[in-house]
Amino acid sequence: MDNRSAILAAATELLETSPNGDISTRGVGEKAGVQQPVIYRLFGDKDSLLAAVVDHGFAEYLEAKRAAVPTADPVADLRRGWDGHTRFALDHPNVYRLMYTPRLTTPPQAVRDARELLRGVLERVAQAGRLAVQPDRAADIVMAANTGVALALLNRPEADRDPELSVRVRDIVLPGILTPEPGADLTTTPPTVAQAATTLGALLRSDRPESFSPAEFALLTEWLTHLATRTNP
Amino acid sequence: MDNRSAILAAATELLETSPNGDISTRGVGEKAGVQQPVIYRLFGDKDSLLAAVVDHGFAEYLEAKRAAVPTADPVADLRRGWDGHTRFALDHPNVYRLMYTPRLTTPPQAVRDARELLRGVLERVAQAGRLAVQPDRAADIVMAANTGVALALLNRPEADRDPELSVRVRDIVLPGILTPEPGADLTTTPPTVAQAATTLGALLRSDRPESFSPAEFALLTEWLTHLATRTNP
DNA sequence: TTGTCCATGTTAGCAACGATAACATGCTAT
DNA sequence: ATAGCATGTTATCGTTGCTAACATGGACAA
Repeated sequence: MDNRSAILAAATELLETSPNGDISTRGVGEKAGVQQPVIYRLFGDKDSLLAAVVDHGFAEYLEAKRAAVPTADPVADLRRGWDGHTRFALDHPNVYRLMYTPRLTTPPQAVRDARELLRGVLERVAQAGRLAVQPDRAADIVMAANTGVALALLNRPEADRDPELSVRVRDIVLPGILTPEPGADLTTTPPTVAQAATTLGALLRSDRPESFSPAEFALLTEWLTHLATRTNP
Repeated sequence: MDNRSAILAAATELLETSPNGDISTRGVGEKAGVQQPVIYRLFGDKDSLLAAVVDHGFAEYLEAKRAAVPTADPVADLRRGWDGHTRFALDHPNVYRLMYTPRLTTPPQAVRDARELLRGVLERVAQAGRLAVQPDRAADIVMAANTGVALALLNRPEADRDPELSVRVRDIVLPGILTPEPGADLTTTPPTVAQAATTLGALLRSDRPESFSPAEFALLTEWLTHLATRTNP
């Protein structure tokens, strides 16, 4: 294997299993079977090594996302992108913290890539006539809120994390940058199924009835989400 | 001056003027006119010292806020709290990063205080009948979004920060957890779960979606009926 | 073939860091 | 007065990021 690849792999594994989210160049060299100065010859800097690790780890995620995203419903893609962002943060906490914590002097390319991916989705949302804000502004808004949610989840111990915080903020922020669903009442027409389902879903999330078992509630909310996001007649 | 106070002051000043957001115990000792091990005798740990610096710096902010907040309009207080949060982050970037970056093993008391302050405001909002979500959930939502905005601003170089990002996200998130303004329309008060369930049930009966099997549709309507007839809080 | 240059890797070590052991000092309470 | 304890100092340890100096080996021109 290439020396550079070996170092990258060792650094990645050490970083992902590190309790405090930090690694030492000596540890990386030892695990990669390479002397320490080789790292500095290949990467120049510890920060650059970490940036390379971040870019490498995020590149895989990006590749998987880039292939799956284009759907007929760009708003649904937007929601999916939000959920994927949160999931990536929870799956790779140390990498994610490096991305969105300004400890690195030069922000890694991954954050630019992530924002560009989001901007592309928002562009398609705008072309569908569903975006109420300029795509650039919308990208900043969604990015800030999404990273805020992710970091908030990472900062709490894994036990008492609210598993629905992400979707809660998502279902507040995304409608906040979208135009109302097509078919919405222009004057005082009755609400559509989607609107009623959205309203009921929001009410149930904020005031969950105890009469439902978790499985029942999950199925109900799943149906409500389905009804709220379906293409309206 | 007390040695502890001198160390705290020196550490605070060094931290606020530090380019990378880090300080060294030796530097603190030298600036405070104290030998290095004194820090360890008084604070035990570098992390504890940093936590003390954070708590000290945030305590002043909290004191100023606690005296000014109680107004007749809790929603306005909520908006003010958001703006104050963002301003504090921009005024004390390194302290703020220490607060909401999990580098410290034990999260400083300041984050708990900040959340408690927010929760108090939200409690008053709820008492005014303007809160659509449980105060605890609402606190998590607002906190996540606000810290996300603040960290996003801090991560961009000071030049190309969107000065309106904070109010933009604020004006999306806060209405998302509030009930509509009371003066908007007296007849259209916020719908309860029962109302929303009734509406959705009626709409589904008149426009039955094909994506549900008969059994699924029967269960869904049964649940909606249950939600529509339950005694509402 | 031979000699030169450059990329790559090794050894050794520096300066700074967080942290601690061991000792000195001075105040307080019995 | 003296024992006990809080406080402060000196010296040092182990680790860290990083670099200088030297070694090696292959590519390429003469």
